[in-house]
Amino acid sequence: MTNPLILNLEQHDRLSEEEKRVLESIIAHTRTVNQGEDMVREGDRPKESLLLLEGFAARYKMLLNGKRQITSLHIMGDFVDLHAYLLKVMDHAVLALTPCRIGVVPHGALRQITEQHPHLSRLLFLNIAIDGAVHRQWLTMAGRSSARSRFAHLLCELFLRLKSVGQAAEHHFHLPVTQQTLGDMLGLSTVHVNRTLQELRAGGLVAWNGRGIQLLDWERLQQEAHFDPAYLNLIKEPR
Amino acid sequence: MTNPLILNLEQHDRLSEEEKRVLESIIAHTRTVNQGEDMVREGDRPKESLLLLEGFAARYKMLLNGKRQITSLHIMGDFVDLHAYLLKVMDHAVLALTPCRIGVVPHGALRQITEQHPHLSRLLFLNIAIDGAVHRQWLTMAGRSSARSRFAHLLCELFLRLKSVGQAAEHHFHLPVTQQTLGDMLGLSTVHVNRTLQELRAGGLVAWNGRGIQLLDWERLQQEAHFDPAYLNLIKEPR
DNA sequence: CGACATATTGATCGACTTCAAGTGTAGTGG
DNA sequence: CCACTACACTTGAAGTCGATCAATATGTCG
Repeated sequence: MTNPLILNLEQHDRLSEEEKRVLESIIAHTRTVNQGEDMVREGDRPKESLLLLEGFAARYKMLLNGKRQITSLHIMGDFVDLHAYLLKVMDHAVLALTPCRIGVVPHGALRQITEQHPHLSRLLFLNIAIDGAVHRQWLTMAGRSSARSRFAHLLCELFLRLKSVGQAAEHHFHLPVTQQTLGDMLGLSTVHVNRTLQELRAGGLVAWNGRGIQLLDWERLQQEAHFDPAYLNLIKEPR
Repeated sequence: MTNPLILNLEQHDRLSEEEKRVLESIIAHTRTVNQGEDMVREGDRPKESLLLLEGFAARYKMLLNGKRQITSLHIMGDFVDLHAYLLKVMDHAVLALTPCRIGVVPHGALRQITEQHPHLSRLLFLNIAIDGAVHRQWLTMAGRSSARSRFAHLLCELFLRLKSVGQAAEHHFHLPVTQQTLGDMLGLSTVHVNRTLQELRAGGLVAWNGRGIQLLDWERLQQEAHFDPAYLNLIKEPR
């Protein structure tokens, strides 16, 4: 199977054959991580970055009050901790939401890219920049919108991202997470996640069975969410 | 005056003399921006990035419901839209909170750095990565903590950042913004900002006169905020 | 002074939390 | 095949934090 990082980067710009060859070579080895297990912990100083080959992962921060906030959700083809190459110390942990297969990329390989392949290097750092754009969107939703619209927004974003890597069918995708976990993404209590979900269901917007989500009315869901996909940068252009 | 970007980058790693020379040369010209004016708008495709030489700036997003969320606050030495070099299209606007002096850095100069100065290039992208870390912290506070503690956290962060560029006295700094603006940073209504501020004052934690903030009890303020400065990456190490 | 923005205060409302109990449903071991 | 357990989901009731609405102060700047 080809490296899904190629798939990821090609969403944003074209890659030369040589660049693809480089990307094929950077995964030193692969590993699996069990559901519920941390693949990186806060405070770690990783010597390698992890590329998600299969499964869902979440980055999260714990507060001293015991609460957890998931700051991003990752899918096939995402680097979950590329930024650690620059930041050196993890400011958060990364959790496997489902069983995951990951590719291990030594920081040495990344360094070599930054030394020898400027264009590829920009594309990698673009990933970090997009991460930031997604964070800003989440922050905006968290600070200034209702639970309903935030929830709807999460579903819109996730659907487009999954679709872009061929992991979503026509308005339907797999999302095997608990409502508890959704709460930690949205900054809501489990109870309120449940109630909000019921509102969305009652409105004929989505169907959910705990594993998969069906977006029943994509247009209205986007309206509900005030969703504008621009921030995902799913546009191919020279960078 | 030396380019404050040097000051900024030197917080995270050492710079060679040549690198400093390069940084001195990248500002094509400077400009001033009036208080309350946007220096970049959402949807723009900037051909240059702006380095804040003086003043406070905020990046913000507007929602369709008319609400505004400020996603980050910028001070002397910060690139306010470095990521635009990679993202191409602005996903948010940047506002001058005070009169600002800015240095204009053509994207051509940035490109040259990525082609010819790998180490410097990493340090620039580190800035984007730190930006992300700050976003994550804000998101976590927005999703999972009280107004009090969020407010306290903002003050802690701001104080350390200002101190690191020599813009804060001993537990005192200048912050000429309205409570309205603070609300847009914290995701709170103006009224509640006011009340929360009064709580902090009553608790003997801060004093504020609308222009400057005095942190009266740094220890307790950090506790209130659950503040841990690690995410700011104010540590010099090879990157 | 007059005008306008900003800060403050009071009263009410509502979204979301918390606590607590009840209802699946899948897995385990007898 | 059926009890037993565990975990997720669901529902109800009560409480709280912060929003909203509406005045009233307090600047501050021409």
